Amino acid sequence: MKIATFNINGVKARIQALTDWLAAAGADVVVLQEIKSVDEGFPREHFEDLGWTVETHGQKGFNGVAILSRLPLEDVARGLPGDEADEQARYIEATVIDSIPVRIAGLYLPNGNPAPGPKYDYKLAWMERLRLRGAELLASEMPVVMLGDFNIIPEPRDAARPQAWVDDALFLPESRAAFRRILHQGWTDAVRIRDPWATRGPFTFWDYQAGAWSRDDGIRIDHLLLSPQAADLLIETGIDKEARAGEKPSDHVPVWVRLAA
DNA sequence: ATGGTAGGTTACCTA
Repeated sequence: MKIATFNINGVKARIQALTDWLAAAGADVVVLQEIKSVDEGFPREHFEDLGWTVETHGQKGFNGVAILSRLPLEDVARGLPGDEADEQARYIEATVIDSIPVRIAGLYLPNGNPAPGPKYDYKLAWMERLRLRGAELLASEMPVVMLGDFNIIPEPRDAARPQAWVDDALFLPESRAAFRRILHQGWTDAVRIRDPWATRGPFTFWDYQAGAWSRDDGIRIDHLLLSPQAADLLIETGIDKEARAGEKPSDHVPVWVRLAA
């Protein structure tokens, strides 16, 4: 089972780029972030006609997440538990039915800038809710993949120019500590273990501004965290970097794992 | 130190 995450930065603006990548990538399950669409506005039929099951959790203008799957989905849940007043659409879960069922948690973690401030407080509170949900998912002892745009640069080597991020909510010590608190529950950072001694990169995001792509001024903020039962099934990990060089690209590229499930 | 780009929305906001 090949499982991918892709922050597409607007599903309607990216419909061709996304369709082309889906045809080439051979993924079974794709979680999307920043669909920037309400559920009724998502081009559901376009993807259903191509053979995908579509589950969305959208909102007007910003944010919004979705799951596209070639395999059956069960027990779809929308929204991160822990705050009934939170109206931002950033989280969706489903169980993918294959030889071994896999629980998928797709997320778009708050950016948090500017920090300090209310947006940063929201980011940290959201991460604490994610930690609590993460503990429940691990307790299920299912294979679980928690994946998406975490808006976290875990370490200096995850940025081409770490010094440019020292005051940014993606890289502040408190943000990175909150990420480690989740990771150290027992998750495996699938991309990092592929090349544990790398001193620079790999990256998953290059800003549109200031020629970041042409200068390879990237950061790694899109992550796939595997529960122990999922890590035991891990075959392969990849970053589809060439997507950043295509027509009308997202500023993020797809990141994926292949599991023996 | 600044400004650079992109998408969605409705005159700015988010990233």
